[in-house]
Amino acid sequence: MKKIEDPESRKQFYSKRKDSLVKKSNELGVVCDTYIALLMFSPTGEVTTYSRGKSFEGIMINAINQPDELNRQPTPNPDEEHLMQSLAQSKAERGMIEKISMYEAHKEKLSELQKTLSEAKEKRRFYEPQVENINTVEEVDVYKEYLLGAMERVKRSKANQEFLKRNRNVMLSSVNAEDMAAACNN
Amino acid sequence: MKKIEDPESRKQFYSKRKDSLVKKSNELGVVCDTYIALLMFSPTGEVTTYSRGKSFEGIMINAINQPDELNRQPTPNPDEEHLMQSLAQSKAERGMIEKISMYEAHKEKLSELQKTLSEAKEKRRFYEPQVENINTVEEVDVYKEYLLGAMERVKRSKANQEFLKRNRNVMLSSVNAEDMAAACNN
DNA sequence: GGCACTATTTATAAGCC
DNA sequence: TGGCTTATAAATAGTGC
Repeated sequence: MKKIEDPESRKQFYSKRKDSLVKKSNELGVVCDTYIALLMFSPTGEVTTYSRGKSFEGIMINAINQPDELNRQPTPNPDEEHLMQSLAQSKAERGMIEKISMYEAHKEKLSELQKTLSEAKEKRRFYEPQVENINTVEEVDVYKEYLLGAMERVKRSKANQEFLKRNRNVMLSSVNAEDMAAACNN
Repeated sequence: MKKIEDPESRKQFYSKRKDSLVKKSNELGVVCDTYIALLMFSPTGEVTTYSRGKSFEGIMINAINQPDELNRQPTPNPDEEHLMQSLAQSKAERGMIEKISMYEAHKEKLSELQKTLSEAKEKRRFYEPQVENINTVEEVDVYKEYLLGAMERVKRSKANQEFLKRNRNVMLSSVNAEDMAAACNN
């Protein structure tokens, strides 16, 4: 079993196997009623994703919420450093979007709370239409921004870590707020 | 093809098929020399990840950097709506207390943030489409909840903190190409 | 690129240890 | 759980259309 050198044959092979891999994944997901997420790059760089049980991002988030399991066997990966550089670069490109988005989020959050703070019960219902609202392409964008944001913070914000340690009881959004304020001032 | 109802049989089935799915994925990745990422939950909730070509996160990042492709397939999924509703409900339950506390804690920061808003707005013009995506209160809430979740995980996760020291991101990885190659040779 | 056909290989289920 | 055996089912490679 080794790499097919001829590009055409390789593409042909990929096309067939991709389908059967998705098929197999689907069968496993259905029969066992579990979440499956599959992401493949074709030899020409095209992305194919498959997911079963919930959205691809949703499954990612599920997995991230199980840090113990996932951290059990950290994979030593030679490319990792380079990838982290890519991440940093990607973040740099998106950083302003992210921070401004966070700022907007916080601002709207506060005004919303002012309106609904006395009606917690009604607020619960507020979430229902939201679910359908965001179950779209926009939702995916938002999730992606989150993944990027979370990973980036994990990667580099030692300051935030220390801040969190010192302020365990302080709401997390304060970190965001300061980040945003700092970013906006820069 | 339908769900196996007996839990024991289901687990058995999953174990076997998981291995063959990883095997197939690996074969595709090797023969076509492409990036493959696979994430599965067992019937008991255990996570298995496989990646070929680079780290799981690296492949995610690659995909995220191809937003058009990834968004083109928002996963036609019948269960998705229901699952997203569950997620939103869970978020609402967890988030309400936080929100109220948050509001109290940062009410005073609102004016300060509003000061920076005008500065941010100019920069924001460059990213208008992105900001538009989260311009409703509903979407902002979801965004906020996700951020809270992500930051909490960062705060809690011992493994993540260790990872921080190494300045690496290895949150998701349990099977890698080297392992598979070894396994296939045996 | 897809579809159909067939010979061959592989995966699988079932049983057993 | 994992390994082993075997008949059967499925997937695959090769081919032509």
